[in-house]
Amino acid sequence: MRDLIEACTPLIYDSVTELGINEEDISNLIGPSTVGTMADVAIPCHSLSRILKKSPVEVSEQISTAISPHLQGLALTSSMNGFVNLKAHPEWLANKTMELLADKMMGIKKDASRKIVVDYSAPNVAKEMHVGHLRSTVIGDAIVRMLVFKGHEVIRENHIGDWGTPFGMLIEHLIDLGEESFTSRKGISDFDQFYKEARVKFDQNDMFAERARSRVVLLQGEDSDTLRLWKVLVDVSTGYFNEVYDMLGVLLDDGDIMGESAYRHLLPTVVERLHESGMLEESEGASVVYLGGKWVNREGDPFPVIIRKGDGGFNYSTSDLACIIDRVERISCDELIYVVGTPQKQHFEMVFEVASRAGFMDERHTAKHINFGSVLDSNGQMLKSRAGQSVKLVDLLKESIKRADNAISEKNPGLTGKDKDRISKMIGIGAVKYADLSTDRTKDYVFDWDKMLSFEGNTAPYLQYSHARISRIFSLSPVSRKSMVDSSIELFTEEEETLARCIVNFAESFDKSISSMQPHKLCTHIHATSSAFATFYEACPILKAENEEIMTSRLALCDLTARVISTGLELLGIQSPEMM
RNA sequence: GGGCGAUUAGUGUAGUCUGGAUAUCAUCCCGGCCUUCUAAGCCGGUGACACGGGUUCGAAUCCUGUAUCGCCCGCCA
Repeated sequence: MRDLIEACTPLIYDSVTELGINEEDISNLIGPSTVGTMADVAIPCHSLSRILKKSPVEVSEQISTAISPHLQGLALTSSMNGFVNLKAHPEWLANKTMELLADKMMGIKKDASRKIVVDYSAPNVAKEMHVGHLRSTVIGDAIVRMLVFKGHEVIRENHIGDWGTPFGMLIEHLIDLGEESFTSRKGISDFDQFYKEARVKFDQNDMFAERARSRVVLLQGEDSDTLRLWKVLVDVSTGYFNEVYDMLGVLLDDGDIMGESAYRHLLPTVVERLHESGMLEESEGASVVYLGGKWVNREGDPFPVIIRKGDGGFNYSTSDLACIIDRVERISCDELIYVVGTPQKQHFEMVFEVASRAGFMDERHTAKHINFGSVLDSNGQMLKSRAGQSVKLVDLLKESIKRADNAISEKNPGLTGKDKDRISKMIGIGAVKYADLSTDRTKDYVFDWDKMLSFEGNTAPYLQYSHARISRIFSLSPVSRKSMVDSSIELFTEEEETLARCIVNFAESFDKSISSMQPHKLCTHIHATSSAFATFYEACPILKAENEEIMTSRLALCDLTARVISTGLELLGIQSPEMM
């Protein structure tokens, strides 16, 4: 209701001066009503009572009386308990709603475009993708979609783990197995097995461990044969990642890959620049930066950011610093966003601090760690399969689709064949994504099949079902959906008004969601809209409305509701089926 | 030991930044509603701000203390 506040505020200023109230006194008091059914906008008058030396109830009554005539056709005014309440006038609301019929953006305004790098997903080469990667991928993708919609230039970067000491043992293991055998068995979800085999050999076989260590040296020396073998591992892995991304329906592809290896030539530069800035210190043979302040370790000693290890190798902090240099200087981005779990909060705080102090970025750049909580099992532990392994992401997605398929079979036996497969996929994947996006991302959540695939409650299937119901109405309608663009909307009932309010508030909810990078705010709004639709659907006949005027008005509301749902879900990376 | 965060009906959640009225939504449970556009739906009912102090006309929200829980403090990423 920010539009209503915007429209009313100057009129309120004008009309309260005669009461001896000036702008400063009242401007901070005008805000959204906290008692939903009573009003859209409220002004609590308790603090004004001291200035005017009257009771809050009296003040609210006077203000209400004073502003009422000035808000004709805009809002209905009343007062209660010392609050002035403004409720959107049905005609104003109807007009606002109609404006959206021809607006593809559903009232959302584009921002001045910024160049934003979003770093998300980040699986490891030659390792399985597990649920740990789910949140980063799903949340990151939603944020990317929202930022693009808002008019920004977004550069997706998938910072895959494709470099470092483990590759010595992985490459040697690849040699032992034979490339043919590896690439053909890639079948593909056997990475955990592959990695484990290499690890076991490394730990138990000294000769193998020695080979692995020499191989790391060769890799870092960019020996061509070693690089070729490394590339085999990378290619097979990225091929696998793409399958998962395709299944999940996220935007990431090969062009977005910027693995750790991509920054390897920048690492010495990081050291040099830190050295030049005088921040680098030597400690036990390693090169480190001490930030001081709250950064102390277990023993209370200063706790360093390690830039170069004692053995000359680089640390992940170095790689992240190189990344910042690359993003600021090569890409010249305005904003850096990292969609990475909460456990790495301190790491990013320290890296950002080092980068600012060293001048890798300045006031023009903002770096944000978009953190998120863990996915837990029903015992409150990090989600693992029974064998104690992390659950494979593909297996999880396949199961979700299967469960969705079963649910459809039961609920709509008429739906079969290709349509059914397609819709099972939309529902299964949508359910997993929505469960991840619909609660505050900074909190942990418990993975629960029954809840996420339920067709009741704040779930993707409920929203998708609402969308399918509306699509059904249009498939039976004598009036085409396209013709809705210039329909006239009139709000006859309470239910229509509530629904219209949701539709009009979509843009505001979206803006709050993206400015705080909290997708769940958008989820909450879509759910409220769907729920308002369901109530409207029960109470107001649409195709059987008493006359054509009412029917088209209601159909227009249906069209807008469906667009709120489908646009909203689309921005979250979830599809809206036209039937279920 | 230090740092960070969490705690809201039986369960799960929103609201906390920016203090405002009767704390959101959902689920569970109980009771109603299908000869009418998809009942996968709708309507009604029961039920919660961890505990103590402070600031304020007013605190779930701000400050502070306590308890419980989680995470981080690796020359792993």
